[in-house]
Amino acid sequence: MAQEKNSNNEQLILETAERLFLEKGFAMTSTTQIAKEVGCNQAMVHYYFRTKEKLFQSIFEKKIKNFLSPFLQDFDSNIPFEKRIEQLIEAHFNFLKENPKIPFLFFNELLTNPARVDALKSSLTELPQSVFLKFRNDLQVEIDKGNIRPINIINLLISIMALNVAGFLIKPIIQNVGNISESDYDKIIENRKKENVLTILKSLKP
Amino acid sequence: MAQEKNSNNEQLILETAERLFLEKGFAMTSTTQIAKEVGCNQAMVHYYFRTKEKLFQSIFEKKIKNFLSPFLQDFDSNIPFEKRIEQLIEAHFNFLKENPKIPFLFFNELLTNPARVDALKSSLTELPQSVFLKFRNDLQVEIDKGNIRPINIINLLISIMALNVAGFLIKPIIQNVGNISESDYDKIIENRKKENVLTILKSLKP
Amino acid sequence: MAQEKNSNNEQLILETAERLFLEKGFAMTSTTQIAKEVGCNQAMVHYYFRTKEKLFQSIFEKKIKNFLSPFLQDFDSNIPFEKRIEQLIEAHFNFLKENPKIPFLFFNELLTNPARVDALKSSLTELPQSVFLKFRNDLQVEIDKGNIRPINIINLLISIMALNVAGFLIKPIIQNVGNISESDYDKIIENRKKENVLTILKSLKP
Amino acid sequence: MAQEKNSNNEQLILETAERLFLEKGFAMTSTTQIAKEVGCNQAMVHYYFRTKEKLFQSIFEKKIKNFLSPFLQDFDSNIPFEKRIEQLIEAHFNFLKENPKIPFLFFNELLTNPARVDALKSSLTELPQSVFLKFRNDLQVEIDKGNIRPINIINLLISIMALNVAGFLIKPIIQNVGNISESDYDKIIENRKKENVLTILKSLKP
DNA sequence: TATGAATGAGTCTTCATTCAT
DNA sequence: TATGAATGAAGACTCATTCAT
Repeated sequence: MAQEKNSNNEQLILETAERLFLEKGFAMTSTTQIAKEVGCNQAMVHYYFRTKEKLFQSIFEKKIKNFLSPFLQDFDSNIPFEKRIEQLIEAHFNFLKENPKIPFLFFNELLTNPARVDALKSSLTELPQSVFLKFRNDLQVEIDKGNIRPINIINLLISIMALNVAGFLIKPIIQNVGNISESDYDKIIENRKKENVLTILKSLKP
Repeated sequence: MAQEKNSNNEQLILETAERLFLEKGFAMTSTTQIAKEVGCNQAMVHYYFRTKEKLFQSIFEKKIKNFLSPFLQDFDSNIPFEKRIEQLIEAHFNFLKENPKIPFLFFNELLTNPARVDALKSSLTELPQSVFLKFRNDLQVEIDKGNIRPINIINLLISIMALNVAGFLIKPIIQNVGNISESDYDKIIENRKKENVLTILKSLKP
Repeated sequence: MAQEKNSNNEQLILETAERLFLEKGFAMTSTTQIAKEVGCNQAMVHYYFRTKEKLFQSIFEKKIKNFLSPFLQDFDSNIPFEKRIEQLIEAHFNFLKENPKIPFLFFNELLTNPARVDALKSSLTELPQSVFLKFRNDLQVEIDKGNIRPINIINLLISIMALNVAGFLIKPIIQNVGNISESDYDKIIENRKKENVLTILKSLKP
Repeated sequence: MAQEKNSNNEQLILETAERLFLEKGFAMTSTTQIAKEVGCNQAMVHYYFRTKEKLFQSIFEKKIKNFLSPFLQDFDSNIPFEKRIEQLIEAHFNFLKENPKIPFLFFNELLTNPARVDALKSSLTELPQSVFLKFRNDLQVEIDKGNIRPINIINLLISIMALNVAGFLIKPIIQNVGNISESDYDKIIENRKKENVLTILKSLKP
């Protein structure tokens, strides 16, 4: 009724769509529903974004960039390498804590629409390489010094992501099966963060 | 017209559905398409399984059981604990190599239909506890002996799953971005298996 | 399971179909459901009756004959005419008490499939005319004697049927709206029978 | 192609649906057919009314109200009671003449979907009670004065409805069996109206 | 006599999209 | 900028019926 003749419908649609896509994925979210929750006409959604696909893409790409951002923060070179690894793991973990649904969305979309990988690819290739190269170089130095066992940097990054993401992906299962409250799960998650740091650091020992 | 001698349409539907559900998920697979690929009438699918949901469930539950089976194999008690961990990781990894889409399906369905967690829960609670309890006990013995650092068994199992699953979940990305051939990725995967064993074993050191 | 290898499936199908048709009408009753309630294969229903339509017809025609039977009983000529009217009304009413759903079925089918009237017509024309003619004759005699006001026999018969049927047709409404128990409605119905006799007899007075 | 200028599709759908539901009942009318007769897309029907059920309900409830309206007209208190009964019967009868299919629809739906009674109930309870109470009171006065035999008002109303409705319910049978033309049946119907007035008035005599 | 398998036609419903206004 | 109306395509599902065995 009292329809906020709001200044910015486009933004509202974007936010609502983002929320719904994260909640239920692309296929299970209808433009009808987006419109209903926004409180606008169904045609409005298409007016701003032409197609559902385009709407999704704009959100998806933003989310990819978000997800990758923790890996792009340059570190103070004075900090010991181990400490930097720790900071990296924690930054990534903290991001996931704020955006726990993102990994779901990624894997969901990668399964249902393989073409989505292209979006990911272009995001990756657009990244500034410098940080990555520097990190790779610093890692190699540590390996050469014998402080860290020989390890492929990609494998390392994947392992970090995997260990971090797991705690959030598995949340609905653990929570339901173990009948665990939200606040209790928060503690489990915090513990898991430390555990992941420990696991990675130990695994890097020569 | 050219009425394919049936032999076993039910089985054929089940297999085709399994393949399609794994390829594209529940929502993106239509009974029409299942029927088309089987080469039968769409009504046939409903004849055997009543609803798409029931058809999916029967497949989903089987897949859950498959996925959990590597964790249920009892080990020879004479084998050193570290070796047993190694065998566990490898068994799980090998299973994933044969069924690389399963993790996708799980996370996909967990996102789009939270009620699926119930299926998982009931599968989990139906499991024989003995193997798990024995494993937990043996782990505790090792910790007490000081051979292994204190670690929560659930955290350990999640980490194993996470590291193993990651290599397969991330495959489409790596392969596409790095423009890597199937056989080259096989090598990467094999290497990753060793890497995961190493990572876990090192991380358990006191 | 312990499927009564019963001697007479045909009869069982017929009875089940009759019950279901009376409960829910032709369109709302599926052969699938009939088969399920009988406990036999769906094809069985068609084996005996070829089509759902034929199955229904055989039941429908029987029901028409049942419904008309109270009007075909010859009366002792010594009984005073008024008493005979009373007996007729009561016989018809008692039949309805045993078969309260029949009027529903008739009107239902007459609406949804006008071709059904043909079945009714053939049933009517097959009736022995003698009883009807005798009754009409006796009525005329009474009119001529001045005992009864001039009235068309068809109109009279329709009125009798209408008043009798009404109590049963309206049952679900009255019962629901007035929140009346089954046994209380029985009393209402019994009272209505007397009321109908009274109404008709009074209405015939010159 | 030849896109009929819409003007008012919603209204057209409503009218067409009303006609078809009255002709063939709920179950036998498909939204496809409604659309076809309207000359619009099938989705259009759902656009305005969401579901077939909702479309039907809106029509059904209107029809119930129509059907009850003759009983809600207040009468001039100066008119003798007998005359008022006569007017009531005739008003009801005339309504049925304009809407002869309505009773069919009611009994059809009451049979095939018992939940419909609820719609009726709510319509009945929403009625203004004053007219009914006044009528009941006036009836009692006449009974007390000895002008009318003791009779339950509900029974009286049911009898009026029954006698009136009967002429229309039985029309297809009489017309077909007796091979009677439309105009001839009109005469029969007119005669029946008088007959019903006579029947009721006589039956009320003390 | 009995039935499992099979199917074409049809059901209601939802959806993304377009277009005139 | 905004929207009500319209639609083609597709969705899951049900049903009466047939046929080989």
